[in-house]
Amino acid sequence: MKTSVDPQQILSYIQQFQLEQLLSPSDSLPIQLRYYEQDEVVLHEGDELDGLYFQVAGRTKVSSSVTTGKALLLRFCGPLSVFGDVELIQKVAIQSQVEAIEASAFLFVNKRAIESELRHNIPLLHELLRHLSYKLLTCTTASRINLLASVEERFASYLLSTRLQHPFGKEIQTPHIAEIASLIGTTPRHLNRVVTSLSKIGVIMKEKKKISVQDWKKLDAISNGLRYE
Amino acid sequence: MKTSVDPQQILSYIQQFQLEQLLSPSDSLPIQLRYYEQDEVVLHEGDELDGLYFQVAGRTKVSSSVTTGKALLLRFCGPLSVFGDVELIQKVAIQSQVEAIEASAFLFVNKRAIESELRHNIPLLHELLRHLSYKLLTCTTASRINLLASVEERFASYLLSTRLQHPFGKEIQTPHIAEIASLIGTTPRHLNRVVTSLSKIGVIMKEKKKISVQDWKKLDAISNGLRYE
DNA sequence: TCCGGTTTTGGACATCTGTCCTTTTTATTA
DNA sequence: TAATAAAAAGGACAGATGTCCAAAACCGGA
Repeated sequence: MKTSVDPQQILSYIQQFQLEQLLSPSDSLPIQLRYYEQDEVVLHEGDELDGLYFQVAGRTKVSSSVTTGKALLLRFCGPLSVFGDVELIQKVAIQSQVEAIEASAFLFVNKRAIESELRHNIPLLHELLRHLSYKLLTCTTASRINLLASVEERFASYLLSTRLQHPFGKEIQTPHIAEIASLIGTTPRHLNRVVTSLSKIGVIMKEKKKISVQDWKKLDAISNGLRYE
Repeated sequence: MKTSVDPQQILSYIQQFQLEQLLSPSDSLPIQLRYYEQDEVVLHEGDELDGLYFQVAGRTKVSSSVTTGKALLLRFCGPLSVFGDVELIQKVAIQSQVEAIEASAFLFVNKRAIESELRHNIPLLHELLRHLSYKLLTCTTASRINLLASVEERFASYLLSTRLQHPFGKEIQTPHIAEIASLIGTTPRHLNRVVTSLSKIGVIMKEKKKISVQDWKKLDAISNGLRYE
């Protein structure tokens, strides 16, 4: 992770996302720019939160793990997303791991400053309400569907969610089959079965360490509309 | 549903939950008291929201349905809970059904008034943030666990969640086995199997239309700590 | 009390998914 | 290149869960 306080850069991002009303750098509201490389972890589950993060570039993956060590994919995020809001308000340890899946940038405000800001900054309060309610909306949907969706549907959804990073049916860099498996809440063994079966019907193709989608349309049908984003 | 605007009553509830800072009745902030009987539906999924509800008495059940017609239990709520927040902020139709499972009372503020209030009422904004982030926290947890929990665990959790209404191992008024089944995301057939098996090991007892819990401790062990509240 | 409709119960079977391992393939290093 | 370690593939089986359906129990009204 690299940080910067270059006012030029920061202002540019603030303007790009029209955050002028809620985040104007000042002595009492120090704003930092944080850069993370691909695969770098932004927030570690269980750590104490240091402040609020506004994702302004890149793409991130949010997951949550359980005692057994398994992790469950919660969502993919792009700009503009907010991280740390729940932890900040509920004063609890970081609940979900946030990981950059491509080089990403965040506007960062430390905890003390943001808490003080929340006492009077109404536009900021509104923005947090919007993000929180959006997350709750999608989490509720996911929760509901997860309980009813088969592994096949969840895998199809996973592939569809990663499509943006791999335009034009470009092969997906498979991060250890085992990792995908735990992300969608199943075992490598069973995911393997699903991969095989989807290959047989020509929806995907697997070669060596790659999986390429042959038929996005069918995949979409299989997913039944479930999306992780 | 019955409504009342008795200032006495309203003030009494406001004081009881220390809402003086965020809800003081006035011409611009009309507050209504709404009473619902047991089993009455407070919010219908899909309807347009009319305002914000603060539950001040009773007990409610929140569920969400899917296209197939199945419903999934999201949570049980008691005072002080807020309903309509997500819909108000995201400007979407009602997402989850809210049903009174015992006689319940709510402080109600209509949409127009609450929207105007949100433009300047900071304590109210803070309160909503607290409720939303709490809901997101528990929804995330539930989502995670649901994906890993068996029907048996989910059923045990359901029974534990209903315990409060039925102190001392009093029998639980079974609302159609089919309803419980859909609430915990399974089929009546399978729930039936689980009921039979839990009966065999003496954790519960079923007679006619009732199910009575014989051994809360074992039930708790079976649930693995998962709670719908 | 009897009847028709609803609910509950449960049999039979198929499918999904997990567990445990072994084999095969791939990657790494001497 | 060969040896070895790591990852993927997959066989075999068991348990969980869904589907379909029929039998039994229950319930309200004539």
